[in-house]
Amino acid sequence: MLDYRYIKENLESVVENVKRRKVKADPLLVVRLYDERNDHLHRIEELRKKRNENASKMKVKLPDKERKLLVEEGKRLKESIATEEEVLFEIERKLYEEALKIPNMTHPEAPVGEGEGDNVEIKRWGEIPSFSFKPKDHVQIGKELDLVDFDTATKVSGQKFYYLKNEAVILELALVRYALDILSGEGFTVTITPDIAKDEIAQGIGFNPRGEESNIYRIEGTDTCLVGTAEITLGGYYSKEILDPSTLPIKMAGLSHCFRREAGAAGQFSKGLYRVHQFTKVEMFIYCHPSKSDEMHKYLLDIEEKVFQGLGIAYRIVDTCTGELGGPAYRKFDIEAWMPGRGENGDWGEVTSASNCTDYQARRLGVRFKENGKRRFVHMLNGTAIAVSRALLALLENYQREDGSVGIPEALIPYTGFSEIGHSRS
RNA sequence: GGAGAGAUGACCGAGAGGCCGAAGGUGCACGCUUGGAAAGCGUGUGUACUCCAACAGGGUACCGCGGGUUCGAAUCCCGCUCUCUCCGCCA
Repeated sequence: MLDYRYIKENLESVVENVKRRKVKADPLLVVRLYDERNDHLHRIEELRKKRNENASKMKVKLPDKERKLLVEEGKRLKESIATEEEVLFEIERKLYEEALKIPNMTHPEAPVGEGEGDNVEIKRWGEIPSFSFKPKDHVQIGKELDLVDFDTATKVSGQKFYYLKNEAVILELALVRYALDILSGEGFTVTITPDIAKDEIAQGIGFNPRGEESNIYRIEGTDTCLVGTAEITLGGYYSKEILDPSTLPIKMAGLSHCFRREAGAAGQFSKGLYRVHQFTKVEMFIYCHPSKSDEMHKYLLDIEEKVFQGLGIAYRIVDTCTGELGGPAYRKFDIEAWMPGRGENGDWGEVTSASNCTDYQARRLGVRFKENGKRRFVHMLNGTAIAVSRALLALLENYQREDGSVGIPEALIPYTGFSEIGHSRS
């Protein structure tokens, strides 16, 4: 969330930003509630001051009559404090609720725009493969090679679930190892995180577990939810802590399952493994000094490129436009890999995303560091190292061969132990 | 899951309704002392919000968290969380 005072002092640019990001939020209302809250708070503080003064007069022995008067006065003060406090709590609740709706500010270089079409492609890498035959999509490949079983998963778990089978299982593990090794090499602390997190942490990261259109599965009878990404558990790692600035940047990687409700998401462009309720992902997370977050953002993107270059899959990088940015992001770069089976003749499909969330998450989660005696919020960034289901999809579609087999990129063979997936399986 | 013990400032540790934002110690900072260091001595040392021109001064809140009792709560009552020990159960 943004700082209340920041909103008040920069109202014009906050309003403009909300408009650009196509978010339903009302900064004016927030400022009004903030002022109202402060007025009430002052009034209450005055009353408390009187109460404290009144009480200290009774520290000494007093004649009964005098004491009785003071007690009466104290009772009166107590009552007015209680009524004022009730009003205050209601205002604060509303203020918080409204403030949560206000998105992060936006990087001055982020493209301004409404929708996907306004995202700006800033780089392309690799050759889009050309096939001497009509390439299949991964659903068909997965079925023919007995690698992915959607039908049984639908019976057992519901729509948009899948069983990985045979080489696809090894491939998932290989992709995970491949990514983790790269990250270890980059000095990241690798972790396997819990797949469940408290609602308050998820909310601090910017997910709303309770909203009607929430993408998050909540766990009945608890204040917890299934994580939609390890960003939640990695971002929560240092919540409410004051970090030693000499430890920054802190670079962490987390392997977790990701659970998403994806209500209403359907259709040609989200079929198969592209949009599922559960997948495995290695996520990168960085806590850094505010002056370093732009640099760290580029760094995350570099690693993501390295991962996909190693896999030999053509991709492009997209600078996400204002209308498409999620609430916490100050700026976001996506990598879209070429997916030959997507749409009629192949298409780009998002495989990673790297966001600089500046202090937006840190403020709610209370992640700070001390500098010159002052406490400041760190900047927090996250990026996908490998989202297995989509990487797997891209791999199957890009490395398919005319005879129906699928090749394995050089970089993965040490992890898979096989160099192709064919029809014959012993 | 059951039983018991506990949760106080950077840390250790007093506290038992008003004199407690909190003794004492350690640590840390500054100063004195010293040829230099150690020791010793002195002073200072939480956070958030807020008033104010103010890094001067004031106010409010904070003794795990949330409620309650009271004119007044770190201190009493209730609920919760966490930690430790023992038992149970397991991968």
